Amino acid sequence: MAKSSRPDLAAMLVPIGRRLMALEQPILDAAGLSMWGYVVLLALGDEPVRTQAALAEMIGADKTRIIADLDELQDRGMITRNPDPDDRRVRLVAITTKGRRTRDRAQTEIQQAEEQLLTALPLADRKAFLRCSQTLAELIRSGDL
Amino acid sequence: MAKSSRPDLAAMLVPIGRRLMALEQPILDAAGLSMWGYVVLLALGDEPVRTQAALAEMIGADKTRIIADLDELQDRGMITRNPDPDDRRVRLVAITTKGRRTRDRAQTEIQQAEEQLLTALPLADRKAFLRCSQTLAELIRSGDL
DNA sequence: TATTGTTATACTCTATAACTATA
DNA sequence: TATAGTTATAGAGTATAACAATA
Repeated sequence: MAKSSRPDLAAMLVPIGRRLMALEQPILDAAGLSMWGYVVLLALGDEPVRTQAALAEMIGADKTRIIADLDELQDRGMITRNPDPDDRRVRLVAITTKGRRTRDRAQTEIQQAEEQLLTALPLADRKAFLRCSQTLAELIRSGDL
Repeated sequence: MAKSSRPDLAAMLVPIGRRLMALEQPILDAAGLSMWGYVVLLALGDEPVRTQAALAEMIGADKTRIIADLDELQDRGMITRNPDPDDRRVRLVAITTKGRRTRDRAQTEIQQAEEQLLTALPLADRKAFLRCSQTLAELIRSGDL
């Protein structure tokens, strides 16, 4: 059995993912956001989400796992969490103007840093790489891969 | 501040990495290898490694973290760990024929499964994606990114 | 009784610090 | 005393199960 001509894909992508997270960390620190808090703000988009469980599922997390982050986001005025009048068990989670501003500013910085890192790749490849990443990520999120 | 035109790179690559690890797991289970055990066998290549600390560093791990895996690999006859006669503090870690066979067989299966997954991408993009992944992973491992 | 959100418990993984044996 | 390997302790992150409020 011959030795492979390339490393395993996971052995390449996992370290790249770790490096990218490390790159995000100081930006999020400066913005006063935890990694999961940032993910929550991204998932909220601009529309309120009905039920925290649904929000958790959107980001591939357990409903119990995001509660501390929701508490912190709320404390910092990044989100609101109001009981739904129609069913007082559920909370309507919505991003605030401050939350949106903080999130978008952080994301701009993060993507600038990412682009900087991607200059290590030839331009044509870079575009293909982003396209492929997006395709695979979407297929995986939808459960098709 | 406008909404970004693409998801963050980390938000795409980390889930892809997770999916690829999940894809490896049953193959490694069948081979009787832990994830780190497999990584160790890959790092060993075909040459013995002098000192476990060096081996750990090759895979970005702490020397204390791989000991349980080395124990298990040795128990299963995948590696040998002999004291260096010239300095009896250090261990010469070498892969056995069985270890090499097990590793290569697992890697073949893993890469087949990966290629299967990559068929979701157009052929030209797929090649660019692998090329980019390899470039970035190498730059990161060497500390240049 | 079922469901949403919450809290509490246990388990895994990792990092740090002590320990041993050689040098 | 310094270094390679090992073991022990503690911390972070996560998953599971139990709980309170509402339906």
